[in-house]
Amino acid sequence: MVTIKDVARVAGVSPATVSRALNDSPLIREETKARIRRIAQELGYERNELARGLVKGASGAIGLVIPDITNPFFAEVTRGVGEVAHARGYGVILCNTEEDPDRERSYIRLLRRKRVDGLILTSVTAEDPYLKALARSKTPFVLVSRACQLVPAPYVGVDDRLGGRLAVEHLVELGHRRIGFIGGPADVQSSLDRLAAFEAVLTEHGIPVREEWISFSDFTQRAGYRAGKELLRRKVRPSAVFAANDVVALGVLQAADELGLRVPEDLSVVGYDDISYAGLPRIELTTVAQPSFEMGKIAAEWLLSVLEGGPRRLYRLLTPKLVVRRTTALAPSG
Amino acid sequence: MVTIKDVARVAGVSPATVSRALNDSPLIREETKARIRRIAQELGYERNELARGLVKGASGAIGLVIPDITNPFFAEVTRGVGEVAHARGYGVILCNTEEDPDRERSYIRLLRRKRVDGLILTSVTAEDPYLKALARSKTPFVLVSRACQLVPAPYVGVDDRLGGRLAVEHLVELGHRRIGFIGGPADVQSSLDRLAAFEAVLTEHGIPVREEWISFSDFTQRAGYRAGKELLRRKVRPSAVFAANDVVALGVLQAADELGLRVPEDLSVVGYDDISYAGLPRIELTTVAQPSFEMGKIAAEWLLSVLEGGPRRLYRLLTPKLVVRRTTALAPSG
DNA sequence: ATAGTACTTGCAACCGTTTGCAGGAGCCCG
DNA sequence: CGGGCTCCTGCAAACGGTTGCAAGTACTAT
Repeated sequence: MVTIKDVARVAGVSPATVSRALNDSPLIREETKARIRRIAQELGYERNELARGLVKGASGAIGLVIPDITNPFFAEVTRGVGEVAHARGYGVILCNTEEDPDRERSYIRLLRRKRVDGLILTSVTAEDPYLKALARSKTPFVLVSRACQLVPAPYVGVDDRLGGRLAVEHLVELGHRRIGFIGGPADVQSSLDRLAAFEAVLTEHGIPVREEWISFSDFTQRAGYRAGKELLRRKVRPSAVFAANDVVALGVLQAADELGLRVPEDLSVVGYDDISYAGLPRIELTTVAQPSFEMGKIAAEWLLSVLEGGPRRLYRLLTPKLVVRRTTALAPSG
Repeated sequence: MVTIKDVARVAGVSPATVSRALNDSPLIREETKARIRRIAQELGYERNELARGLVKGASGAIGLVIPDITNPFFAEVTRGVGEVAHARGYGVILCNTEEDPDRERSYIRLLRRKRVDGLILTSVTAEDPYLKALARSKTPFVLVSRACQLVPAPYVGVDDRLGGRLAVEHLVELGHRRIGFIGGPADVQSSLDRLAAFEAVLTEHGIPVREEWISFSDFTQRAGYRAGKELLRRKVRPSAVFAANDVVALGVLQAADELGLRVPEDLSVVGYDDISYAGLPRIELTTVAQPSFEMGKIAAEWLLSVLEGGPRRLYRLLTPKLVVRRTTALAPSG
């Protein structure tokens, strides 16, 4: 591969001059720059970012750690991150933890070895002490979508209390009194926040919270299906379900279908995220929309901003929006 | 950040010894190794892969270039690639081209500057001369899911002729004679192969191919929706549509819905990919399944294999499978 | 003529690892 | 006791860039 020295030799100048010319340093005469650039081009020179990173102490790459690239929500976040990172010349190293804390830890180590300039992550668990270690290190990072109380880290997400409230109030307004909740993992903050909102709204309306209608699972369709099956097979079952996630909600729909329950006539379902498939004609899932692409962009902008010496933003909650479609209806009388 | 020199100083040995110890060289006495490893651990040393990559001439990262991370098909491919890459200690730099050839070119340049050890890519266009240049360079790469005739590059995909055949024969067997085709971009090989199969099957059954029922679009839901609307609004319209992609098929379903056409009674639809949402209860899309996760894994295994001096595999076509669900039915009589 | 200035360029050190080679220590053998 | 061996370990030179500093040239001002 052609190096700066090759270019220097051909151009009859020193490597230092080539480096400066290619970085558009004002120290080099314009015509020299032009000549060097031309030669570099002809030779097919591409700067070695490894070497450059070594001396500059910055690799020009950021790490993105997410639990499930297969979930359209995170796919959108990823797209947002990539959009701004690439626009500014950064590479994005993607790590898919599959919701496994061990993988998450190992990925973070990998990324640190690769000397990424910063990280964007949706941590699998809010409790992981590893995050504290990360916070002590100098590698900047920003948390997305799942907050973490242990660590005072920059966080961009959605107001999950409000989002949960929107969903549950919608159900209550439709006359539902028997409402179930199917959450994600029990140690994920956003899942807990949605549950907290759920309980708060019920209590405000004088509706007792029935523990047996609350369950936790993964943020996957399978898990939603199983939890849904379990919940809807009870002899006394809810007339509405709030799923902590669209993917889970889709699993619940599947369960309802198999049990012969009509949605929304027999069962109302509301999800969370508004993934692109929620709006599909046959699905028409009522859900709480999160600006996922936007969140990815904001996270990346924050990170790059601190990398480039800008101010350090700390906290931002975007506003969720209720999208009413066709999986919710008035509660069946009786 | 702590370097090998810091470890050396504390251990009272030279940096060379530390390097060897950490790389488990047989040249170093076992107890010395153990001591050095312990000290490295205590100091929180993490090897600098930039520096290492510089001297070894290998960055320990591969580039993954795909058109749309938002498409569950590519999300699965990505997951597969990540799975095997990470298991072998490689990082994956993700580049989302959004089906834009310019972006694709610019990403490939970025990746070469970063000195990725190899690339996995689904090229936007089969015609891009840039690929030829890439093939001439020494950077190994493998093509996934979209072949390219210009370049004799390793390719792993699905037998799209067969896949298309499965889909169209299914429709013909159901008695359909008026069948439309909605493809992806007109310059993508897999799209063309599916079309070729479409035409072949029709011809074999003595069914005339009607150009006006063949259209190209993007591989997106919007595009499918538009093309579907356009096709289904004609005064004489097909009784079945083969969409080159599930995402496109979902768009067609939406269009049919809005036009008041019942699926499958008035219109049969078959897609391609079997993305996870195709099996959803309300959707139940008949489609041709591709082993997407598997393809990602194979691509990565090939690439890493050549990186580690293994043999260079060249070509593999996986077998697609028809999955009949509920968007196809017997052709309406008449 | 001399000093001072502005503009260009080159020298050489450095970033953090790896690795070929030289060399010291300890041991055995003749 | 010298020579050869096996084990370890260190020296120093890479890898491919960047950058502080010195130095050269060509002017301008005095």
